[in-house]
Order: sequence, then structure tokens, then C-alpha cells
Amino acid sequence: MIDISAHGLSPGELLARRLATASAPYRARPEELGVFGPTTHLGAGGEIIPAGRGPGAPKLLVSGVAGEVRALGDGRRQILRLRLPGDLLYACDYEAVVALGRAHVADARPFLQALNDPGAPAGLRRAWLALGQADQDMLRDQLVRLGRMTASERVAHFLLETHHRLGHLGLTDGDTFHLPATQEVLSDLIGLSVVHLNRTLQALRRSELISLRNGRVEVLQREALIDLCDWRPVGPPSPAATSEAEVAGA
Amino acid sequence: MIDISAHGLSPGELLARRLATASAPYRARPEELGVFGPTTHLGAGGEIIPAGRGPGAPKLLVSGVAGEVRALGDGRRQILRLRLPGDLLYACDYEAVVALGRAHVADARPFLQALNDPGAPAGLRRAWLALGQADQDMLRDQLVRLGRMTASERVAHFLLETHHRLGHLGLTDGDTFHLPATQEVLSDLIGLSVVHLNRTLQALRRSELISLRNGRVEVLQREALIDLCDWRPVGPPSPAATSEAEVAGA
DNA sequence: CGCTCATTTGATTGTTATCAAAAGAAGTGG
DNA sequence: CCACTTCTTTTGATAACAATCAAATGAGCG
Repeated sequence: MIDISAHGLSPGELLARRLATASAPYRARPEELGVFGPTTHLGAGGEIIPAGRGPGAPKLLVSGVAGEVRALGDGRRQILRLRLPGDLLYACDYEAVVALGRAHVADARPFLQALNDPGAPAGLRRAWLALGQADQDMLRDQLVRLGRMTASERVAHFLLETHHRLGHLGLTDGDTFHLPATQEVLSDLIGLSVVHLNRTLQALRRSELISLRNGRVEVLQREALIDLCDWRPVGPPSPAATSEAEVAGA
Repeated sequence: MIDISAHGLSPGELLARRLATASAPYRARPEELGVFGPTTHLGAGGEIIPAGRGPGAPKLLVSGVAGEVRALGDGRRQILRLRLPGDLLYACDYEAVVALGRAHVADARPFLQALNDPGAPAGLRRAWLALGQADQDMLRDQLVRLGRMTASERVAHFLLETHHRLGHLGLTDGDTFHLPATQEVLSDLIGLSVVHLNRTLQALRRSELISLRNGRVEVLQREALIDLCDWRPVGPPSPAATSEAEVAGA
């Protein structure tokens, strides 16, 4: 299985893949995307961008998973959204951006400079805007998950979304993907208690809709999962999505 | 009480007020903000911008309240966020923007043209960006409300936020404001059933933290409400906020 | 007045959180 | 390689919270 905390892709290659699978796709040559410096390594809980210190340097998440974490005084916390490799991490006013496991980040300023260069291709800008739009749309999906979905719907919806996102990066292996996050992290992401998330996962496993252990997730019955939570992809379909759907539906 | 469905402000005046109370305030002369055409009137449920028809003309919400509504097939729906006068309404991919009561909207293209004019003052652009940032921040607050707050916390947090937003527009009357939305709408906004919202409101009334009837909301014990849900204002403090806080705390 | 829509109430069920503890995995240092 | 610690997952029992169903009351409107 592809380990998303330690895949072998360079920052430029990652970004190129994202841009190529945006809803306004753009095939970038590596040198268009700026020259990235060395990547920094962080352990679980490492603060990538601290909260509320104004706009620092945006970072590119190269490997691993991260999240924007809001703490609520008493123990509660909400992870606003899951950030995956290829995502750009900006400073937030009230949330720290935190590595949810081992992660690598790179300074994203070279890329942003390349993007804002007057000579940058229009297609590149369009693709970037399309990715930003997809990000917004996923945030809306997250609102609906938290506001109106039951526990099993939330889990199904979240897993389908994550599979889809990783598929765009070529980081899935058919219906299987790597999700290096503890159940505690996932529970804070989708607004459930750890215990209840655990039981919900077990129920989905018993129904043979998914399989999950050790951060390895397999979507066993795609169509059934989609029916369960009424998921629909944000942005363009995943590269291998149609064939997968046919197999799952057969 | 000021009726936000029928206040007397012109589009330009509304926008000027918002810009003047952004975290990067800008005092606009009316003619800088473009020439608005006539406003359109809508009744409750009127579709201001239909879902998923690509980017149409953005509208300025002049009076009344609106919301981005996601329907879930079975009866469930989630209103992603509440839009108030002075908000710009854009097309969404999966949500319709709907008037939640009587509302007036105006074509916002003249304003956007004025904003994008190369000769537009830098301060105007900065203020506009600051408003956009505040919008993002409120969306994040909404995520936390839905994901991690109890019913009474959600209600308290939402009411404080709304009071704050209307305060910036000069549409509050001290601790009182007008919120022309049914409990059903509010319940879909903060992710509760109507019945439970109703009971939660009653509890808050019994505790004399708020008073609410006929769309007239009064914040009776501001400090206590803030303590209850750990609310903090997005963007700059409301024009009258400090003095109000002193009174409430006394 | 009679209609419709919104709010409120009561009773009940279902879902999810919480508490406490056991079992299992994974890393650490000897 | 093992003993130890620590973190994560799992289980059970219980309580709190919120949804649902059904119906009554109240408010606004033609």
C-alpha cells in the first residue's frame, strides 16, 4: 500500500498532479511551479503553522496528514478539515495547523511567486483557482456532515471523500488507501466521540462496506457506501473512478 | 425595533457601512461603490441564486435574511450559513441561495466592477478582502458549532454572532435585534430539530439569558452568554460592543 | 370567521456521549 | 530479545442529549 506519510513524490510532482486533475486541468512543466527548498519533517502533533500570529509563510503539505485544530477550552476540540499531501496550508486566525502524524512540509512561497508572476500561464492560474473552489466545496460538505448526517453517514461520506482526494494524487491503490490518523483524530474531524466512532466503524465493517485497520482503508462496496450517505464527488471524477464504480456495481 | 427586512438603507450606504467596520476599515464615498440598479423583491423561500448553474451575476443582499441551502433528499436540509444585509451572494455548486423571509436583492456587478477597476483605492480593496476573511472565519465558527457544541451553546453562539454582525451595520438597537426567521429555519442552520431548538430557546429564556419572540431577539445577559459558549467576535469589535459589555457585566 | 403557518407541549424512542476498564499494538531502553 | 511504558483500540454499562411522533395552542391573514 502507498504510504502517504512517506511517498516518494517531490513537491513539484505533487502539485503537478493536483493541477492536472483540477476541474480546469493544467499540465504543468516542473519548472513552472517554482523551485522548492528542502522539506521539513514533523512528528505527530507538530505545529506546522501556529494560530493567530498573522500571515506567515504558507506551507505545502508534502506528505502525511494535517488539520486545522480548534481547541474549546475544556477537552473538546474540532478539527476543521483534513489536509492531505498537495494541500497548501495557510495561517488561520483561531486555529493552529497541526501535523496529525508524521508529515513533511515545504515552504510554498516559491510556488506562490511563480503563480503570481505576470508571465504565468493563464491555464495554471485557472487550474489553481479550480482547486481553491474544490476546497471551498469540500468545506461545505464538511458543514453538512457535521450538521445533518448521522454517525455512519459521516464516516462513509468522509471516507469516500478522502479516497477521492487521494485518487487524484495517484496515492490510492484501487479501492484501498492509507489514512495515517488515529480514531481520536478522526472523531474530532467528523464530530463524534472516539467510542462512538469506533462502534460506527465496527458496524460498517460488519456490513462489509469497508475494511479498516492500521490506517489501511478499503472501500469494499462503493455503491452501497455512496447510497448510504448520498456522496457526490467534488470537482472532476477521480482518474480511475468510472471503472471502479462499474466493478463495485457489478 | 429596526426591521432588517425593511430598513431604509440604500445598497451603497449598506456597503459603505460594512467597509467602514471591516478589520481594515475604509470610509467609502458612495460613488466609489458603483451605481446600483433597482432592487428585486422576494418572498420567503424565493430562490435568489439557483444551485449549480455556474457563475451567474452575484447579488447584494439589501434587506432580509438569506441562506445557502443544501437539501438531503429525504426531508433533511442544512442551511450552510446565514446571510445578512450587506452580504454578497454568489452561486454555489450544490446549494441554492434562498430568501428565508421577505428580502430585497440588487445586482452586485456594478460594485464588483468598481472594486476591480484599476483605479480603485487600495484601501477599498483591503477592506473588501478583510470582509471576505471575516466571512471565512465565521464559516469556521459554524463548523465548530455544528461539530462540537451542545444545543444551548450553538444557540448562544449563533445569536451573539448575529448580534455582532448586525451591530456592524447599525441594525441593532442596543442589545436587541431583529431576526426574521422561523425556528425551523434556525434549526436547519444550527443543526437541531425544530422541537429541540424550541426547547433550548425556552431554557435560555427561563434562565433570562435571552428574550425572543416575533423575530425580536434581546441579549439579556451578554457576559453569561459569552461564558456559556466561549464566543469571540470575528473581525473588529462591534461599534458599541465595549460599552454594552460593561453594562452587562455590571 | 376560518384558514394556514408557527410555536409549543407531551410522550417516547433512538442516538450519541461519558465513564471505566480491558485488551491489543507499538515504541523504548536495557 | 524482553520488560516496560505508552498509546490506541475495543468492550461494557449507563446517562445525557436530541430526534421523532402526534397533537394542541397561538398568531397572522384574507
